[in-house]
Amino acid sequence: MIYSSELIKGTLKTIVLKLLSDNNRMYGYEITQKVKELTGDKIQITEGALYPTLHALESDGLLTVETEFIGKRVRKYYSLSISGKQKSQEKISELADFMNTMKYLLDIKTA
Amino acid sequence: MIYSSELIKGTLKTIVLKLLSDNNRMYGYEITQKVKELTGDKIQITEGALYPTLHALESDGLLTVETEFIGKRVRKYYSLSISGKQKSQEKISELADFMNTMKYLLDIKTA
DNA sequence: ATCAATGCATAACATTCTTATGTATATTTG
DNA sequence: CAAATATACATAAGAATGTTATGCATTGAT
Repeated sequence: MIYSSELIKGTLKTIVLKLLSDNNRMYGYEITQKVKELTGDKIQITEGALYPTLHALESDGLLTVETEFIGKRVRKYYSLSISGKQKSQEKISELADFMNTMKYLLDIKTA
Repeated sequence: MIYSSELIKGTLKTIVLKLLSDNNRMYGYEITQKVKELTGDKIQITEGALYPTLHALESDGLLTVETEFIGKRVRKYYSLSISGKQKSQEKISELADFMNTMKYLLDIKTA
């Protein structure tokens, strides 16, 4: 089972920031695989969404990038900048809080 | 504190279906107020998002509507149709599951 | 050799909100 | 009682954020 795609909306940036806050550096493809692995294939990040997101986070100054070559193939490692670490914590707590609120909303009897 | 607006994306339909699955019928404005109340003002549904959503759910056959007049003011009560009840359960479990997955993803050390 | 996986990227399009605006009635408050 | 606030609907322009499709190139597996 894969979640309806609209659910991912709004959470992608935070997912990326969270992974980078736990790992010193990661590259795009690695992020897609890690998310697949951690969620048992329930969440699949598309490359069409991920790469523009990484570029946006970088241009916001939250990520720094190092380009490396593995053989002839390019690989771009992203890391959190200082402000990225800050932002990361904020976004993670906000999302975690939101998840709790939504779970509450979905579980209670609202009558 | 109000959540960043992008977080609501993709959850609105399910929120509406959930409220209607617990309440026989509700009208738009009532839904906005109920969500505010239940979430301690953390989630505020805007009318610009809600009314088109209600119309979409209705045109998908998930909701039925009854128009009533309170004095001279119109009020549109929405209820789940048979297929709406079905869909409602599906969407609610999917979202609850997604929330758990996301919480897990945000809480663990992914290193 | 061929196919799948790795690894990046972008563009057209779709979806789903926000913000702004509009209309009207009912209630509260100074 | 006038004015402000709350109730109650609606839609349109624009922003944000994703999907799908496509492209290119290297590397590993059968």
